[in-house]
Amino acid sequence: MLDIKYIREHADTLKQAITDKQFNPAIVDEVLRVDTQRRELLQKVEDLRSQANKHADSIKGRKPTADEIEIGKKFKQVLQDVEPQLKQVEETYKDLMFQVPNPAAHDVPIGKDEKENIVHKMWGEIPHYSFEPKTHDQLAETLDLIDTKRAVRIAGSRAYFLKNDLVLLEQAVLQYALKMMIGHGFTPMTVPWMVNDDAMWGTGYFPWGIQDHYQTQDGQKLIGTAEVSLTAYLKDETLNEKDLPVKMVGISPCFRREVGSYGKDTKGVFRVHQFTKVEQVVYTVADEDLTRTMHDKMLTYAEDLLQALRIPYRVLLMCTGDMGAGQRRKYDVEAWFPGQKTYRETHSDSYFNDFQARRLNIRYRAKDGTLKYVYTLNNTVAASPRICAAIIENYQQEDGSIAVPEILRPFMGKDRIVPLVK
RNA sequence: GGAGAGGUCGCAUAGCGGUCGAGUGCGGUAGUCUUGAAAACUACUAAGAGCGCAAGCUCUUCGCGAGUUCGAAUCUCGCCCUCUCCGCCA
Repeated sequence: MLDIKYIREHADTLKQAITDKQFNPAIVDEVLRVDTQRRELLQKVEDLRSQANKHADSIKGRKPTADEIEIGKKFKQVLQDVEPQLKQVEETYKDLMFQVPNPAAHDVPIGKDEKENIVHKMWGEIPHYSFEPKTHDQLAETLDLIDTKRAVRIAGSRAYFLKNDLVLLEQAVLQYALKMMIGHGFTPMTVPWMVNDDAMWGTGYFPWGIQDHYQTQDGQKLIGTAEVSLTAYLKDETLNEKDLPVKMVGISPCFRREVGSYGKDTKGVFRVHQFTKVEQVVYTVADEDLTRTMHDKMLTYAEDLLQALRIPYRVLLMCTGDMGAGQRRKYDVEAWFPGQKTYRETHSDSYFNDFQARRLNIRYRAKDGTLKYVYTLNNTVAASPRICAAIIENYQQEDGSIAVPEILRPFMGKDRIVPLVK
């Protein structure tokens, strides 16, 4: 959510920014129209209430006369007519305010879609193989690491079982990621996997992403990322400036309907409805320079993981057309998948300024005594099984086995995944 | 799921139809005193919104919503949440 004052004063720039993000800028005029309407009505109602209050106060401590009761009833009647109007306008207003996207930061490239993202950084050498590298699903098939055929039969599309050493590998990589972030001063958290609508609207997943979320018969939504629970963690609270930054690392299952991706990535476990993710979420003070420093810092944590795994990757700076409604700026990290011979997204690092904090009402008392909204950020550390797919493809050997990345060996207790001997 | 109790200002409490946006204690901030600190004392100590250049004025908020009343933190109803006991259960 944006500050209404900002919208009033920067309507034209905002409309352009929304257009750049490939959202409909008409929302701005709609908001302003309803805002005017709302203020007119509010003025009217407040004036009436003021008069009614004064009248009631003048009766205080004695029996009202029949006339006075009549006058009081008149006020009530008029208010009963106007107040519902105001209430309705205010609801519409709030509804519209929640639909206004956040403009991208000044240095985000303007572009229509993913084709116009910019390569921000490359790391690692793309390895040459003396054999034709396989995809993770082919490797998993031979080594009996993944069973999607049976999973789909019992759980529908994009379901999977992980098996054998891949289960250990997944645990190892999640464990490593979690410990790494704890080492950086992040508070480890497990989180609610089902949340109420407020958390979804508050983080900005709603209204835009309603279709991509599952819900229970009680109306709770299944989180698509721990970002939701963690960002909403201090909803309606006021912190002190000295408490910032708040750094949290969550681990949770993530659920996504993947409605817009029918037929995409159907092989293996690259794109699934249910996965596990270690996620970093940070609140900082309300200073865009500081939040950007943190944004870059959080990117390095994601890079650290891939570097520790020795997986080549590139970092993209996303263009305006490929960002979420609330994001100010976003990096995607894409790991190299030798079997697919391409880079694929494994991490996504964004900052929001106060867009989420306004929706969630998370503020802090600044040193100068004023109240400000915190700025929020989040980034992936490790999302599995996708990261496992990257490991499998990068560590495949000519004989069909998979080497275990050195840093994961202590967690797995072995250095190679080989075919099971029957 | 059944029975009971309760949700008030950062925390703890008072409040039982107008004098309550709300008392008291703790906490916090500033000051007096002190070499400094502690103690004591004094003052201040919510947020959101609208109008206004400003000073300021006004409105809203005592879990949420509806109702009764000239007037609701206080009465009524519904919902949500918390606690205790019972049942069920990893």
